[in-house]
Amino acid sequence: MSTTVAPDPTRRNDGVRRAILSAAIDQVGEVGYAKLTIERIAKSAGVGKQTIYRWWPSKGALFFDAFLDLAGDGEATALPDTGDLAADLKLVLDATIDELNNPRFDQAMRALHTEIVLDPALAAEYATRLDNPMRDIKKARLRTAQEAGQLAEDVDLEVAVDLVWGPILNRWLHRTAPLTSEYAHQVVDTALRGLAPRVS
Amino acid sequence: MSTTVAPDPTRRNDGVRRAILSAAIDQVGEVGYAKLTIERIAKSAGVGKQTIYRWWPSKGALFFDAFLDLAGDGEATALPDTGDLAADLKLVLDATIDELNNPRFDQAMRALHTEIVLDPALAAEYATRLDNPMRDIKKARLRTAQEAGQLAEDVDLEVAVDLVWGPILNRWLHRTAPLTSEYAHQVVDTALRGLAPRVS
Amino acid sequence: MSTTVAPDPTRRNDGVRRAILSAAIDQVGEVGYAKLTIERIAKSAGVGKQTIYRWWPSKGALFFDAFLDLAGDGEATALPDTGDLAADLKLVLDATIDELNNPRFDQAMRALHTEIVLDPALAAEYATRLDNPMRDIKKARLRTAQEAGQLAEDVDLEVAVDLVWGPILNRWLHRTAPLTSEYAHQVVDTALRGLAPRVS
Amino acid sequence: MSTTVAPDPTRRNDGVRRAILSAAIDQVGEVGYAKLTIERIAKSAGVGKQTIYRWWPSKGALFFDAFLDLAGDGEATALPDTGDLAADLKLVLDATIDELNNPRFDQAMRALHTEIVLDPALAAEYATRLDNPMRDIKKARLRTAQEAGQLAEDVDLEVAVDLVWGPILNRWLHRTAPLTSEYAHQVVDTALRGLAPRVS
DNA sequence: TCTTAACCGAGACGGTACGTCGGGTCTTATC
DNA sequence: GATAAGACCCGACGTACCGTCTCGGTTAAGA
Repeated sequence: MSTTVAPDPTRRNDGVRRAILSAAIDQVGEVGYAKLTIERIAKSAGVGKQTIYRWWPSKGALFFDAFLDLAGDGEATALPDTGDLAADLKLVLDATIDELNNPRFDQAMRALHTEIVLDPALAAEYATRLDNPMRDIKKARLRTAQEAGQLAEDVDLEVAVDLVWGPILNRWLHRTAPLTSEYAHQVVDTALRGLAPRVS
Repeated sequence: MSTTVAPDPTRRNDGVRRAILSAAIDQVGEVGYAKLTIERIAKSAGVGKQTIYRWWPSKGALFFDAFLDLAGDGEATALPDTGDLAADLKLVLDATIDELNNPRFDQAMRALHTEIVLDPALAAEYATRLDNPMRDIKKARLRTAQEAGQLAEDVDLEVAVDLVWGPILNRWLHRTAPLTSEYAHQVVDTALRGLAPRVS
Repeated sequence: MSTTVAPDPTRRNDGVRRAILSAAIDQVGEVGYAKLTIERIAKSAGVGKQTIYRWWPSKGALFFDAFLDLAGDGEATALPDTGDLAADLKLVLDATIDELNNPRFDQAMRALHTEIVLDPALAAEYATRLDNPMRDIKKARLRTAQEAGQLAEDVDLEVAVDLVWGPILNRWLHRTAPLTSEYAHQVVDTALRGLAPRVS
Repeated sequence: MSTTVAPDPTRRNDGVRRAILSAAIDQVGEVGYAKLTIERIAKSAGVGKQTIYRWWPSKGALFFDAFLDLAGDGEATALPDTGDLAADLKLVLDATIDELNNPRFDQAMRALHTEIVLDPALAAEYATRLDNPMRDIKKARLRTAQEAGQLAEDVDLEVAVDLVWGPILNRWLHRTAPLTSEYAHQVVDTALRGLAPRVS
């Protein structure tokens, strides 16, 4: 018999919720994820600690929500389609790179990845709510290209997506080298063309 | 000008050092990186906390050293070269996948990535001591292939490495899907051949 | 101007406060003042360390409060007055000696003296809250005696108090010799009569 | 079977011993007894910690020796004797008060008392080496006075000593009020004359 | 309209871990 | 073999946050 009852979502004060989420993002930008504490978020949001614990089970979960809020929870619906696959991919990657190079977004995104890498449950939710929808959109664009004969028929779209976006994400995560538009374009061209020489 | 003086490394007890490093790896495997504390490492290694703080500035730095110790700090010298690039790459990736699917190594590797993603200084050291040497080895193998006409002459080896290893690392980090040998082979084949259809 | 704000005393849990004070006295009796630590008091009281640090700035201040609590913070109001000064003083000193020979009280009292001897601020508070009230009570009894012609008119009561109680306290503090009723009676008789011979 | 052997006192380096003792007194004056540490004494004396632990079992014991060294270990042999007991006592007490009002000596003396009050073993040694010799000297002077008819024949000299010196020591320890020459003289006069009125 | 139940700010509380200080022991190199 | 230096294990320090818990106050149903 538990005395703790799930809070009634209908009574939730949405202004408070938004204040907490945005405070979380703000504070990550200011002190980084390692020094981000519930107490700091509460103080920055002008909120009692208990209000946070009432609605979120952990810092990771709260931050995850905050990130979804920031990222706009699946607002994009389709990738551009001009008929030129390479150009479209480069356009999309350039936009992604801009985002990743925005310090506020960069910090938040890194924090999210930290949580995801260590917590399989969060990783699953991340996949469901953000990654899979995005993958579907990407695959949709590739499928169109495939149908238009711009992609080999036997290419696995899952692998194709990884081939294009994987290198970008990795370079950003590991800071192997500056993440530039040139690099992205090279990745697209190389992926499309393949590493092996043309037979001629 | 700092008042804290670096301890004299010649007086360091190496048995103690090794006990700490291996305790760090052990405990990450047992409780995960989030619950890994200096106090726990100290107790598990049968060592005073101060002894840890004397030689490492942070949990991250200690764990980094522990990982280097585990990974053997650049012991590999070259990738296999049977003349068949695709087969050689698949062989190497299979070994990598085995390693990543080993729970002890998996946990340690994830912990390392967590630290690296958030700490640029550690990322730089990681690049210098582990990633760059490995990249050099990979590029060496690809260069041989290129000279043998198995790789297009105008392919940037840096990009080529990313194209092959990036997808593997990402799938592992994000647990997008199980990391299997089949997937790795697909990645190799697709990267070599390219996404675009052969002109014939 | 300090950034640390004093906690709100109205929110204080008095049960916790009493548990801490009595744990402090208990533990001094068990291990002595030198080995008395905040951590030990906290554990013995079933309390977090922070709760102690929230309300007391130091071990000395805490112990001082604990002693006040034990000593009853000025509960006595007057010395007995049977008209026979010597007898009354002997009665009072006998009671004091009993108290000082009670191990529990002895330990606590010694600890208090240790702090007072080294810390002028605590000494001042001790004077205000315990010593001065007691001196006033003692002086009141002596004044009555003086008015009744049992004390020389020109005797300074401050000095008179010191002459009677000083030797007792010193013998106890320094363990010069066992603190007995006989000694106390001798002190009273000698102080009243004086060292010099009667002129006859 | 113990591997630790008592050090050979004949090999002791006396310069080192004196450096340690004087460093102890110096540091008590600088930071007080509570913050006096073995490490601080060692550093201040330019000595290894082990050298201190080799010769003294505890901070208290070391400090005790240091104090003996400072106080001159029973150098005085007799109190002045001009034939006028009151005047002689006042002279001696004035000198004592000067000493107690000397900050360097005050700090050291307070530290010593702290140790003595809590540690019976040290109290016993203090009695044997410092207090009893001094008491003997005091009693010798009083005995002379007694033989000269300046002290009542039935006065216990032990009590007499306490009556004169007890109040002084207490006022100093507790800082009840400033320790002045006037006070000391009052004590002497009152002790000699007694509190009770002359019968006429 | 008036309870009344929940949210909310605030922050005390029992804990765990932090990073530091010093205790006392032991080892190494020097004299 | 005594010494200076300092690494080592250990225990306590005083602080920061954790997650839980009351405490008033306010706010929005429902009787």
